[in-house]
Amino acid sequence: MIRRHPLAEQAAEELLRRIGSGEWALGAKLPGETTLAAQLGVGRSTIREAVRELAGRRVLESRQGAGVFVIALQVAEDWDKVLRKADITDVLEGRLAIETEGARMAAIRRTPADLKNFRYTLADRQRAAVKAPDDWYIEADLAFHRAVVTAAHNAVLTELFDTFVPRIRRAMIDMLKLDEEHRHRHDQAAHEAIADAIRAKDPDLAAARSREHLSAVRSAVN
Amino acid sequence: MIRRHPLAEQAAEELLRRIGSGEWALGAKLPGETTLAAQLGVGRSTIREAVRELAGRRVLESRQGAGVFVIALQVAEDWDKVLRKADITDVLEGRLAIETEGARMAAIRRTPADLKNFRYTLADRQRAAVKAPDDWYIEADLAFHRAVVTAAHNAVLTELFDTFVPRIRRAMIDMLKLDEEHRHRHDQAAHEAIADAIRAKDPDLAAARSREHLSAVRSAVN
DNA sequence: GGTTGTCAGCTTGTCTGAGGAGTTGATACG
DNA sequence: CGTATCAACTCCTCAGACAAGCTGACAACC
Repeated sequence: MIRRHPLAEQAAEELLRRIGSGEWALGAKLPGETTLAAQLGVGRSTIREAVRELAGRRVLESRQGAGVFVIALQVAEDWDKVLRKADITDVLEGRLAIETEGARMAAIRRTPADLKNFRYTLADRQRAAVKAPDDWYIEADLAFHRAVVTAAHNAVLTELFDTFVPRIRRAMIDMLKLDEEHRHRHDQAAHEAIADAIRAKDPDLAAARSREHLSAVRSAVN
Repeated sequence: MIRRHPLAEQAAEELLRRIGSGEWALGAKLPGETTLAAQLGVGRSTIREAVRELAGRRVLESRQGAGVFVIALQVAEDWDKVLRKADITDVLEGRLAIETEGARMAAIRRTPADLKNFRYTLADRQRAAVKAPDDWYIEADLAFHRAVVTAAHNAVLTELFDTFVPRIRRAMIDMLKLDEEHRHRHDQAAHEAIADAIRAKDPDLAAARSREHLSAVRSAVN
């Protein structure tokens, strides 16, 4: 028998398939380990490892003495994977949505500490734009954008931004490789404008500036 | 010894702790099963189950004959958990960001099929608003909002919306329980206005209408 | 009747020993 | 120097044994 995956993983896939097919509903109890082992033609410890794997993925839950139960009908979406597979333009539009709303809320809720953070990250970005290697420049750019979102004081927006960062970073690396001139076009002034609008407590302007800048970024990819 | 969690789970937590502490870097190879078992004072199968659980969580990867390797330094953010724990106002602001941008793009990219979908879901929502039980009404409302985001034809925005849905649904259930009058205030006209703006291919108006409506929803929670 | 206590039979949890299968690096050879 | 072989190491799977926990049935009691 040729195997690309270990038996335990195959068994986990099979269990997942059966759950998806509706054989076991949400909250249902699976047959006992010995029964399952016999059904799938594998040993009991193999079934245990399969169940343990799905428990790690929050699909099954086993309670000693009681049995194994279905606690979710599908695997929670892995956002890293979703973003890796998605079109970069779709990703950038998602980023635009997050940051534009972030800039708007930042203009309302920003604190003195947030403004200080703007000054610091903008100055850093300015320096990196002229002489630092690509990865420094990228990190400095991302740091400013993160400062904006952080100033919105919304944990969900911040978490969303952080989820997008790895994918955006990779896209920026690719862009800089392909286009040496990009750093010059990627204007410092646009970033200053966003920070100014937030400083001035003008939500609509902040959102507009953010939208302008990020639309330009998205367009630059094409 | 009193145990609330099985040994295998405790072992998994311990491995996770050691990875987090930097004992094993990204890509590093863990000691063999027998060594780990001796270190943690448990049996080999217990270690195997712990490793299998972390493999399910995409933190470890075991390759037969080679060893067990660290493939991620931390557990990928579980968005269900993040949203469950977050303030509902933060969640609704995230939703606002997604849907407002969704409405804007929908006004640009909507197809005849999308418009048909609007008509259908709006009519359904109208019916549910007057006589259907709470959960039908909630599903009808969500169906329209999803139709808007879908019309943006952006896979990332759609996936984001779907991630938020369970948390929003629960919040709506709670609101309807607390406030019987809410369904009347939750105006059908606002939804029609969003659909009209998208139909008219007016991105700014669609975004504005969406923002108005969702701001009202967010305010209603307070 | 209704409540409580007991227990048998089920379940998962853990350990051990054995052998199979794949990987890796050292070593001998051409 | 390049290649082939192989031994040692790794994970993979199975089987059997016993511990620990849950559940429902049934008897005892109030």
